[in-house]
Amino acid sequence: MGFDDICNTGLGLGIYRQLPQNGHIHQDHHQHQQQKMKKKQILKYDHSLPSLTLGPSEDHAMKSATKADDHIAGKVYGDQASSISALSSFSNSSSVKKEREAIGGEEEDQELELERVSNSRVSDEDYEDQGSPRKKLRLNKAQFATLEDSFKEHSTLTPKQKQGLAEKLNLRPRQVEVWFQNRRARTKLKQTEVDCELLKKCCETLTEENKRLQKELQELKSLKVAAAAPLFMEMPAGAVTSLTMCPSCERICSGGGGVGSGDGSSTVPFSTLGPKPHFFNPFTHPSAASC
DNA sequence: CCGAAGCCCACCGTTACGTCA
DNA sequence: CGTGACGTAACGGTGGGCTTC
Repeated sequence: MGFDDICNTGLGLGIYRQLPQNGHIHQDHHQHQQQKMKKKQILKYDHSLPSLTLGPSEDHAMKSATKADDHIAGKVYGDQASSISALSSFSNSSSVKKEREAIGGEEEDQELELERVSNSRVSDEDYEDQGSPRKKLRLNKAQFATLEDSFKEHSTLTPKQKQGLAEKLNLRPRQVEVWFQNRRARTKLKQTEVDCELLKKCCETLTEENKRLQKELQELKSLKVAAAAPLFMEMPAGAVTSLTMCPSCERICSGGGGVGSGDGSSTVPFSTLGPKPHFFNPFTHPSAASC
């Protein structure tokens, strides 16, 4: 495997892509977001209510388009998804602990256990009346397989596909949506790890290459000194020692003001040093970026 | 045509539940 | 039996695209 084989990976890590998203909000956007926030505060007012109330779920409040879909939650569920899946999304997560404490764990646990054992179907209202905690759905194998297959076909869903899958799997569309979101995140994470490994290898290779070139340079320097020795006395001062290295970028430059001289004409071409271009990894040589 | 407002969706980071060693 | 680690469902916040007015 050659140098280029490893390093010419065309990698594009998401790390950099994230920066503008999180780090830079220009004025227009800020204003826009403030407006959006106002809107969301209005739309989500029910979320700030204690979940003991009969306020609508997030889905009901946020997405009128899927309003009908979410009523599936009240429908019959199959298998282990059953009642548990109907619970999710109906409680404010920040208030869950308080609620659990307030309810009294033992009694609640008994109730939940009963529900699990009997595999009974509970409507949204039932859980809201209890101030239900955030419960977690465990997908059964069939559901998982279907979702996986669907994900292989397309990593994002159209509303129609979402609805279709939800009906097929006896899940709420919101749950299908969340599963795809998390699945995409997992895929991305895996890919990032793979990219990271590749970059590590690339970095190692570059380090090796760098060492090799440094060594080669030293040899060339000593060769040059040896060859120039007989002529040394006849040459102008400074000509022999003119081959220097830029301390910041480590490029080879000729002496007479080559570095920063602007025209670059005094820079020794890399091709004279070896078959490969002289390339420094900015990860291991941050200063090289300044050149 | 332009801008504001509203809606929808994807992504991100985080939280919390369920399981297992 | 208690506990910490881990996987992951669910959540809230944010930004961008699109449509409507």
